[in-house]
Amino acid sequence: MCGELRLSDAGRKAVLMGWVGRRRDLGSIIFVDLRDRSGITQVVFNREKNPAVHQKAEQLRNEYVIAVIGTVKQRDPETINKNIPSGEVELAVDELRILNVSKQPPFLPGDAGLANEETRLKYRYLDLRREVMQFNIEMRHKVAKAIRDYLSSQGFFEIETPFMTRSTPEGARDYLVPSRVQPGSFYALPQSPQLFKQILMISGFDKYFQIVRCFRDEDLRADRQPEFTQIDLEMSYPQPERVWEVVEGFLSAAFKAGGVEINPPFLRITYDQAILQYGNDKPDMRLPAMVDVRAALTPEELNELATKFRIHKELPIQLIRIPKAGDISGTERRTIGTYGAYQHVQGPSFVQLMTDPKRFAKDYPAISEKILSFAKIEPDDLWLLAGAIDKPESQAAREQSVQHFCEKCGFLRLDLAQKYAAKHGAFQKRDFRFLWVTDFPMFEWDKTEKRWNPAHHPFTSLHEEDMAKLEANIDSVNDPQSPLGEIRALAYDVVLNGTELGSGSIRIHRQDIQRKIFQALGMSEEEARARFGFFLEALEYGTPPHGGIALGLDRIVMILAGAESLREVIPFPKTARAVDLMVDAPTPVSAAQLKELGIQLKS
RNA sequence: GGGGACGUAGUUCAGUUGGUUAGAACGCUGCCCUGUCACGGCAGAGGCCGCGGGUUCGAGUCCCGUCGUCCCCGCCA
Repeated sequence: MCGELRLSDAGRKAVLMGWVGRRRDLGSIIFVDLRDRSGITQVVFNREKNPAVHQKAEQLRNEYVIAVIGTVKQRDPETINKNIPSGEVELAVDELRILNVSKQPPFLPGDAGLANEETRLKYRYLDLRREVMQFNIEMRHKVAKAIRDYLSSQGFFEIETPFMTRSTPEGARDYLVPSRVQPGSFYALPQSPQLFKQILMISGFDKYFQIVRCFRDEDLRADRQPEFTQIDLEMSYPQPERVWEVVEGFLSAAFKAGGVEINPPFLRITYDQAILQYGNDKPDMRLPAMVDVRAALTPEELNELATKFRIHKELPIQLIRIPKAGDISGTERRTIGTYGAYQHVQGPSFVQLMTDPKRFAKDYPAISEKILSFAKIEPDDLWLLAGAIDKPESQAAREQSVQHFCEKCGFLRLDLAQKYAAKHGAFQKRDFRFLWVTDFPMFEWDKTEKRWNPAHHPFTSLHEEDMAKLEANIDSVNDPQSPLGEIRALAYDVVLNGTELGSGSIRIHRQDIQRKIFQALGMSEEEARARFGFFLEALEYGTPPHGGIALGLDRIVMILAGAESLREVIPFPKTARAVDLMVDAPTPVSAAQLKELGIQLKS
């Protein structure tokens, strides 16, 4: 292929086929960079040696597809191109065939600058000819293959599950597919194969995996597409640790395929720790944790601060540290608190920032010194303190606000880290910090619907020790103060550099417990039967304990490829408004099609 | 649903306080060139300034609306 000729091939005849990249016409001699997915080789048309072929070569233009036959020649030492792997040789062409011509493309695959994304997506086939995209798509293939090979070697079967199915228990909106044969009824595209993989456990395929497309009709982000690919797996009889081990194994294989060695086991922290130390359930471990500085202070000092700044002593006083941010101007120091943090976490602002560290150090030299040594602050670090504004609240509301407050601090930590990224240099793309976040809460409070909802999905097991709490509060689905919020699930996330790669849990395999969960969620027997009847019935026929996880393949490849968006690693992605600009989808359909489906549109 | 950025030649961009003929680079076309590799030189073509309205003697520039792309919040376990 075009990128593969080397010095050792010199003297051999070769046939190359590919696209015309750059063309350098010097009159009697024409150089063409011939390109395919393997790279480029310089081919030479020489009027003196072959006038007919040279004349034909004058017609060549960008992106023409050609075949050339010729002799591989060693280049003279002074004409070697060190920038390309095939640079020591070139092909002296004896025969040229123009296999196809090309219109002038809106942009060239070899262009130094990038066309805007709208153009790239419309002409995706041209965009995909670019070296980076070829690299990313190849990387994706290698990663997927490594994962398949690894899981196969561990005894997992890859088993397919339906795309046309019914609504699954995840919380996102479904994509619906109308049925012609059953007018008025709809399939749902799976948000994940959750129930099918659990059924497979019940069926005795005790190690399952699938690299599978999932569909969620929610708003897009740089790291969210409406259809995305999951590495979905499930196994029978596992402790969470066993699932983690499998994931660490296939991620090692995947990253190795991407040229990166990683070292399991990954760090593990609980959800509560993550919130306290990072204000985030998917912390980026390349940045330092926040430090609750209360432990460094005497009660008197704590009182002094609490009074002076009107902050809670019972809530953390978080020190946020941005390493090496160095000296910043007074204006900058004073305006730090106005960054995005306030829009991130809804609700009344109750974060009191001691935003001007210099001033703080001046006003409270003793306290400041204690705190700085306690949090191991270096001289050129930027730091600031944040406390929760003291407002009279009930104890329960205060509990809630620990999380709320820490999340707000966490956003501020990230905003600042982003702002000073150039200074601290912590966001190294090749610095891979994996992390397990464990013991997620079982339920979370839904403010809109004023009820507790499953934080993961309703088939997630809970910690055995928390069973009593469940039973004691089984009828409190509408009570925001209910201890339901304290129940921990056997649910875990795997996180890499601030991105959630995947999420999983040990499932409920006992019907009695499943019934309690539905009850706690305020779901009647009939309701549960209507939604998940087939599954509940299956649970009754000897269900083994089981659990699993699903990881986003696109996100893994994105991070490995150093890309900023999923669109760089998905061949045919959609825009932020879920449109495919190349094929122009979605589109209206004909009246006849709608009629056949028994669907009428509101005008 | 909300906030922000952007939209000018095929492409990437510049365009001052509103001022008469809208520029550059790359790409494209033609000619010249035997060692280029981001080849070079000369000449040339190429514009619904996203779209619609308004203000004004005059709008790429100001205002309103609209469409599109991107980022974020909400949302997405």
